[in-house]
Amino acid sequence: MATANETPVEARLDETFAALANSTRRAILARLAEGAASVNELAAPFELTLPAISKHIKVLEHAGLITRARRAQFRPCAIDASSLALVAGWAEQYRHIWDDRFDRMDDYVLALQNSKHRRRDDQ
Amino acid sequence: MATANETPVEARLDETFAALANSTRRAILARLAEGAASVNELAAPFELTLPAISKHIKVLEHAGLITRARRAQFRPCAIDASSLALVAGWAEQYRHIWDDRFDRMDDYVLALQNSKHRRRDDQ
DNA sequence: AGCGTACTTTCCCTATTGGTTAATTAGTGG
DNA sequence: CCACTAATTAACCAATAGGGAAAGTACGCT
Repeated sequence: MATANETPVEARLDETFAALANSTRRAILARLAEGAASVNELAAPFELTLPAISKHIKVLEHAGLITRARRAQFRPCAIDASSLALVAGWAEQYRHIWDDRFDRMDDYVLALQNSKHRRRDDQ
Repeated sequence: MATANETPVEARLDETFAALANSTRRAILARLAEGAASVNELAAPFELTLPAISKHIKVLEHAGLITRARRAQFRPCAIDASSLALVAGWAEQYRHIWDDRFDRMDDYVLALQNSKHRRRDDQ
């Protein structure tokens, strides 16, 4: 929920983090990272109804994470990384906190990518 | 809302992003990046009541963003960067999208030079 | 004009979130 | 035991989020 009296940047972070706090929406983003897609294409992998996907897309769009075009009766979506860059930049603020204890963040990128056997030797 | 049938990593990202989608909680994190603090210390800058802050702290703790100790009647909070590293790592997955202008050129040049460019997404 | 495809909007429902006040637990020190 | 401080829990409320079903809109085609 957008807390009262926020700066524009804080409000944007609210929206962006909220949009990312849902695995369906993150999966849609991951799909769009491969290239633009129509709503039906985006909906295909999910068991949700089309209106549900449509709403997720609206949330992503409003958070600035995707952009939309009109081509015939299609409304193709494309990823817009500027809000993702905002998130990455926000998290980078705290890098020194985990850099003190952990080697490289690349380990976490790898842990994310093959999350099936996550090995975290520290902690 | 935690979508059904999520992997543990997805569920953790849900919780972490949701916890970060609130400027009060991000401000608490920023304060804790300066050092550990009690609940009352954390509550001081806000106009919210103590129970409200207490709930925010519980959300942060459950998301793994902070840890808590017991010292006398105080329950000091400390930042825990591992979930922040998870967020940073997640966002880094998409770095090539906002770096694309340069990355595409890099990849193209590298591909020309030794026909074996770095594989960044071979999942 | 009429039909089909591709969405979106509206209405409805339930669950969660963020906030409050009031009551309660926990620990410290007379 | 009593009082004080620190913090949580309980009960409640309004607003939001996520989902479905059904109806509506937009566009291309014949």
